[in-house]
Amino acid sequence: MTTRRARAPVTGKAKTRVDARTRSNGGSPVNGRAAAADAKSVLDGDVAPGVRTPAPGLAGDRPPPSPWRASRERQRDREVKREAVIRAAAHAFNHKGYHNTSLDDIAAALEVTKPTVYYYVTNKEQLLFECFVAGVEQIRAGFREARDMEIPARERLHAVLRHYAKTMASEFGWCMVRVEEQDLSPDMSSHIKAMKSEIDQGIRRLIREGVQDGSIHPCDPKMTAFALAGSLNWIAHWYRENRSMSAAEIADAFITVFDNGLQPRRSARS
Amino acid sequence: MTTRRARAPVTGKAKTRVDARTRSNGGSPVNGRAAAADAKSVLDGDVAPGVRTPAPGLAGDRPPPSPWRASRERQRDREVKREAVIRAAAHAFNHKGYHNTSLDDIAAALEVTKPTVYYYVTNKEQLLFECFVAGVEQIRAGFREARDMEIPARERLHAVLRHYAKTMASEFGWCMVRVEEQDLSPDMSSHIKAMKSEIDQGIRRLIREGVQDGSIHPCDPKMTAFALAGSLNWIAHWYRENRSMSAAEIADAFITVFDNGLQPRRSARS
DNA sequence: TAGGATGACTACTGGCGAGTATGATCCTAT
DNA sequence: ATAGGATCATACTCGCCAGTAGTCATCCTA
Repeated sequence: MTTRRARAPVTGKAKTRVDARTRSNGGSPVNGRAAAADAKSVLDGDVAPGVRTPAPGLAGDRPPPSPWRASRERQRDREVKREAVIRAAAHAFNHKGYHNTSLDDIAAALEVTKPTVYYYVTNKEQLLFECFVAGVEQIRAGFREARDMEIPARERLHAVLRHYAKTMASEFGWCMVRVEEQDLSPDMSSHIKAMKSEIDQGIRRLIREGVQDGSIHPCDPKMTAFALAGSLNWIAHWYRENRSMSAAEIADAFITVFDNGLQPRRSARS
Repeated sequence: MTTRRARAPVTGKAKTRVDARTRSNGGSPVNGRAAAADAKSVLDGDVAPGVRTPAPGLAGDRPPPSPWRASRERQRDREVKREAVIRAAAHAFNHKGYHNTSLDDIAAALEVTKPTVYYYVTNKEQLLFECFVAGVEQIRAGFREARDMEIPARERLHAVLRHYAKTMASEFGWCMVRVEEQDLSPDMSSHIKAMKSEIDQGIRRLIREGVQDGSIHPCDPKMTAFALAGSLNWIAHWYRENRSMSAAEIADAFITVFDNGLQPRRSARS
């Protein structure tokens, strides 16, 4: 054990999120809602109450005159460190599995001790939850981006799927597909379910739109969405072992498969 | 840094104190590692000590007449009970997750006690392994069945996928997709990897054949297999929650999606 | 009918790991 | 320069659970 304080490297970008300090436990492990209402859910799905909506994403808003201006800097540092903890957790879960990762492991990876981790996070469960949220956020960004494109729905769907694939190939993706609700409290579990559903509904909607605008072959949106999402989710399972392709390449390959279908086509195209 | 395994009784550091204890019991018939050596592995790899080599698969023969003089009836009973243990384990894993299932749980479900379970199985890890094998066996059966059909490769593929989907909707399917190698000893892990690869290769081969015989649109067999398998594997994740369709219906729906593809077709068919 | 094989139970150990009590140290404001 | 909060460490508690020891009960075979 090094007694010397090497101080964790805390890499990463600052999100400058003012975080209501809800350190004291005693209630739902999920922190109280903050500035979620204005950002509003991008997709049509409604977000479960009580969820602190994560980083506001691309909408760069300045959280203005904090009455707590005193420790503005400090606050920012804290958030940076908190994210470092989450990332470290994601990495560890990814490599050793959730249950085989102890909080001591995560702490060690950050060169701190367990209580330090607990200072930024209420419990292990929440770590997993935050990893999930981080992944969802990336996927949401994909939906947002695609929404404004003026192209046929099938191509918007492609854009979403590319984002989706990239997330699945990331460490957060692994967390997303491996969460088992049995490991989470009912609260967390239902929140996660809601987010999953939100994504699912988003995909279905794009499919429906595609069928309507004629860019997608008539099909059952539900089952088609299941098939697409399943393929992509599964990336998280094998990508660790086999990184011979980039996430983008995988996405394109899958899209080609999805688009063409197995059945031979008269008019073969790229 | 030592990779921690779940609750492995063997700690990284040599204690050398209790080593003598673990041996020299009354020679349990199950974990006698001496017996494993001569029985020799049926598969090509060397089998971990104590691992009962699973059903030999495509060769399709039952475990041969044991030269044990003991009553055959008894032997059969034992096998029946052993399978009951495995099924109970699969059920419990399925509902509570591997790590959240204790062997006491499994024992309780069978209305026996933990040592009884250990009488049929060497450890928890092996239980998971056996569940996996059970699933693989079902899928192998699908391949066998399809192999003899005299139809285009794409339709043989359909047959395989239907079996596959059915397995994934079963309790064993869940075990198959949720095994994390970190939970298994290296031996087990590599066996499982081999079986996964076997299935993957089987699907790729069917795809290649389909491309050759013209029943499948030209494509990259590898990525196509990934996409197909991913969709089906994912069934195991959501089927518990949503049993509104039978496995066969799901399979057919997926096959329709895969066959047609997203892109509109001139000649729309069923 | 003895004696071994088989099957099962009670009652443990041993260690891991989540989470905490307590207090030292540093930072910032007054 | 000092109070009070922020940050982090040492050193625990405590429950769970895989796996074992030792012991009976029963059945089959010689």
